[in-house]
Amino acid sequence: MQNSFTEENYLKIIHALSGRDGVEVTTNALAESTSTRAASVTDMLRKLAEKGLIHYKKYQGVTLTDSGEKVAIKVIRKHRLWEVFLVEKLGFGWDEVHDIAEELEHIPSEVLVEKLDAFLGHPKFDPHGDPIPDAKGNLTEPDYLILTDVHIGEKVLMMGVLDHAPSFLQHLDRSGITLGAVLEVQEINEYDKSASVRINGGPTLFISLEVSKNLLVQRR
Amino acid sequence: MQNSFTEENYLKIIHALSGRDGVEVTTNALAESTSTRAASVTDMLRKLAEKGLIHYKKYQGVTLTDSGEKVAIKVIRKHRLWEVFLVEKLGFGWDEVHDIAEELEHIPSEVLVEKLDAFLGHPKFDPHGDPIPDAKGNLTEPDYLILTDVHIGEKVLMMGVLDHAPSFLQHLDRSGITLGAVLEVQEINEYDKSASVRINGGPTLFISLEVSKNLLVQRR
DNA sequence: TAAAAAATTTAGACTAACCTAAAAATATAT
DNA sequence: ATATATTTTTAGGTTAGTCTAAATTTTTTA
Repeated sequence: MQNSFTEENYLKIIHALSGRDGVEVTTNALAESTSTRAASVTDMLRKLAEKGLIHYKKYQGVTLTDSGEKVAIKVIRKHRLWEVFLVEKLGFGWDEVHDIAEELEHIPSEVLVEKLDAFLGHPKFDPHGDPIPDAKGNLTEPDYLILTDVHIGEKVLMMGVLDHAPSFLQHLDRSGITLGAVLEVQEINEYDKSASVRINGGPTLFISLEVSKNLLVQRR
Repeated sequence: MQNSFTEENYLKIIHALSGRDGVEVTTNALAESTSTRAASVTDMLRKLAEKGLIHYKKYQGVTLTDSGEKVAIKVIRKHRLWEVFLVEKLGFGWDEVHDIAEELEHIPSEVLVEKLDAFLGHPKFDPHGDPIPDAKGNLTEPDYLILTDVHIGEKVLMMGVLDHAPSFLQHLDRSGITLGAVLEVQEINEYDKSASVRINGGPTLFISLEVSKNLLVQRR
């Protein structure tokens, strides 16, 4: 049986909200994320539970079943592959691709996804540094640090972002912070936790805590 | 205002069925093409007429308004560009792309279409030889001949197909008849109008009337 | 040209996905 | 631990796009 556009979105969002530890997702959180009302979420949860895609006990929140997880990961795979296509092949900025990929991710053809994957050279990460699940549905989250966890004097590699908002990504563009950039934390302001960070051995930038909290990095 | 997936499909089909002379399309023809019942078509026609996308008088069939034509041509442009992408970039066969393009054609981003067009090198024809409307919405149907109109002894270029069914396209593949092939009509059987056709100066093939009627060709 | 046939529309109903308002269950705080 | 607040579900309703059956209009045919 085929899942609808809307069902796929719910599964994808439940996956995102339940995190790697598979914690229960609340009705209100889903209402927020889907921009619908809690009552509508309840309706959909009943339906997804009937289809065996989620574990759902009234008032107790939901988690994905194995079969729901499979569907969610397929959607995520498609989303991230299309984002690579849009950035690498069509020349979109990383701040422009989310909404379009949100549509493309629901195009239902297995062979399309696999041919796209091959065309793109089997990329492992999307333009925001998020890992792309493989064709078998394996998704391994690399354990990056958040820039706030980096000590003064350390040099780290910029590997991804937590916030995907265009405004945030554009801010990074203006700062010259791209994936793969080398960030050297030079100073951390005790008062507001803002940091001085040297980018690629070049200019030094002041980075607010708000920004630091959304940068995923890796020790070299 | 945004047109729905379904509305776009109706407009595209009305465009196709009303031909280049803009003849009225009947309710039953639309029911057939959309795989719905006539009553459902009537409902949709009322809606499209209210939106100013079609000219509709009860019992009199429909034609597209200028604004409906614009929408239809945009959808056709997207459909054909995506088909080029699927064949040229992803390596699909021309018999495999129709259904996938049917989904992709409804992805709603102007800039996506224009970037895709540029990426593909502004192609003028899709993998079946159908002309691709330009960004301004100009669609010029080249006036090809049908192979049945070609006289014995003439050499023509294979330029397109009328039937897009996978089974027909696969039959052409097996016969070595591809876009751009040179077809030389050697004989026409009086009885059943089947023809002997030499392909690219090589092997000679027997082609049934059913096939001839669906081959678009051009004198050299 | 009137009767029969075919095409089209109307009437009334269904499903998916949403809504609001009210009821019920759970969580929080005094 | 009970009252209050919050969260979630239920009840009943809406819209888009579909359906069947019946009514109406147009076309065909005798």
